[in-house]
Amino acid sequence: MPELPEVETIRTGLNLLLKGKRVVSETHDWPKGFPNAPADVKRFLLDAKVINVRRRAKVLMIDLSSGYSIIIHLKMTGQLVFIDGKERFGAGHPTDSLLGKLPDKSTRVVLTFKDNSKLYFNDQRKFGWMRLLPTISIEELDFFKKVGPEPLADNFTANQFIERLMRRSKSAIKPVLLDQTVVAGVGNIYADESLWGAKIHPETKVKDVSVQKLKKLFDELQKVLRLSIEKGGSTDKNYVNAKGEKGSYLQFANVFRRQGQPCSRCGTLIIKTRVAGRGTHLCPYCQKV
DNA sequence: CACTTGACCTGTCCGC
DNA sequence: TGCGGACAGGTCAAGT
Repeated sequence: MPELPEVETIRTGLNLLLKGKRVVSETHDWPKGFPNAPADVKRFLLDAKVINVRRRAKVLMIDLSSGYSIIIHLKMTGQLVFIDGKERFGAGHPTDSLLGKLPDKSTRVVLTFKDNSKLYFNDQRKFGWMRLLPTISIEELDFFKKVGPEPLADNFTANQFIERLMRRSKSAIKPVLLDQTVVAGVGNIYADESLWGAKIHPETKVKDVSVQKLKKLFDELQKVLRLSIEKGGSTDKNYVNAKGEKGSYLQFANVFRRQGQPCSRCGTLIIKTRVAGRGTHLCPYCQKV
């Protein structure tokens, strides 16, 4: 569920909360979720300082002073929640309300820092993972070699977007948007939202969409991603930011989880269907094949 | 080779 | 109320 805006929101939070902190211990209950050998953890994680937190596509990278990075994929239900060791934020503060509630049964990994603050990696469904890698070797991973451009990068243009989509011109457009090698960071929510914005049916073949509509799709995709980052992402079920707070983008969503409600443009009831194996929300009047 | 389906998991919700 | 099955949807691997 965490897509680009959610992972970016977590990145911003972690960068503020973790920078300069020194790791003193790491515990995990689940080998697959943190596959590094204990000797490597001791050598490259313990006693290392957090230098920076980065994001590429839906992947987070916590760069350490040891020359290694923790790379993290949250997949569907992963959370990274930071809890300060001593400071109390006051009643009503989300982090304060989490005190004493973590770890819980979804907690897979706990990092403890020198000031006794902790970072909890929770993942109900265990699809996510985190592992240590030399910082300079990250870009050599298959995923990073193949992943497409960042859709919000300054130098990413509508023409590049269209050219990349057209490489799969015979496919339905929604699975192409979801393909991380075409454009990075788009998942089910923002695919449905941007296709509604551009009035494109998700099953339309890319080659059958006019260039004008593809340009519109580029604009709409950037628009929904930016709005969602501004709103702290989308919380459907599990997603929270680094302080345990939910995101509010879904209040502004036009189709996602809005089946049975009137389309905000034309009043036709939004439907939910299945496209390329994914739950797909659309307006049957605005979005025709 | 391009595309589709299944696997990975667990919690929730629906129908009987 | 209990229980089986569908569903949630990111990514990789296997199958068509």
